[in-house]
Amino acid sequence: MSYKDKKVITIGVVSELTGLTDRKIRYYEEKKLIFPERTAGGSRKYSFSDVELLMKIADKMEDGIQTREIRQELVKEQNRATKEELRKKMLQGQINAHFGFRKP
Amino acid sequence: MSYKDKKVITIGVVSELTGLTDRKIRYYEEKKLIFPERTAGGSRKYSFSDVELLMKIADKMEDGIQTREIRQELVKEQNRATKEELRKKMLQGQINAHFGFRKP
DNA sequence: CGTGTAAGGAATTCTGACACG
DNA sequence: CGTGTAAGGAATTCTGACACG
Repeated sequence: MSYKDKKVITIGVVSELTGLTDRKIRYYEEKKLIFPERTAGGSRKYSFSDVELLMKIADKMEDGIQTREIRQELVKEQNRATKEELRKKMLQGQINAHFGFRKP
Repeated sequence: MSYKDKKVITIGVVSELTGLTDRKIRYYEEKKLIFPERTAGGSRKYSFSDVELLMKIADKMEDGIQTREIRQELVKEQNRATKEELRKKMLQGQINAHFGFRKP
């Protein structure tokens, strides 16, 4: 996993980076749009990917789209990505079945 | 600037990532080995690059190298990098002087 | 529905200092 | 020199709730 996906940024910094209030950021979590991790003490930790996603969410909110709809879009995207990954794995499986493994 | 160099990680998370105590991390700053930014409220913010550097520092400390020496090494590295960059810029300047600029 | 806010508490971070070796 | 620690204070974050629209 790259730095982009490591959850290390606290909500205050995320707020600075995105321009969103803490309240909004927590609300979008409540609505299942974003999924931070937690420190031992319970503080939220976000990744740069999360920050990017929050900015996309902010754009859609400005367009008057409801969190419910945004959530559905995100789930669809996620499903597409998952399928894509599966396809790749199955293809690799075919390749391995036909050619087997070799020592370098 | 890439995500790797954005200063966004608070000291607690850096501590988790590096295994170093807060005390050590702050001490290495005092000794000019590391240069975090600050939030408006005064909390330190580090980048992933800083985290990597701290791990290198930790290794050298384990080898019994003093902060003074580590600092000198870091300054040398920095100088090397700066010179490298300068060379590139001057070369590009030569190229531009000889061939001029063109519209695509 | 989306967001601001005051409330009270807990976790986080900061600095300067003393201790030890 | 490098690091732990107790001290006191300030900044940060958390949750649940009330308010408004």
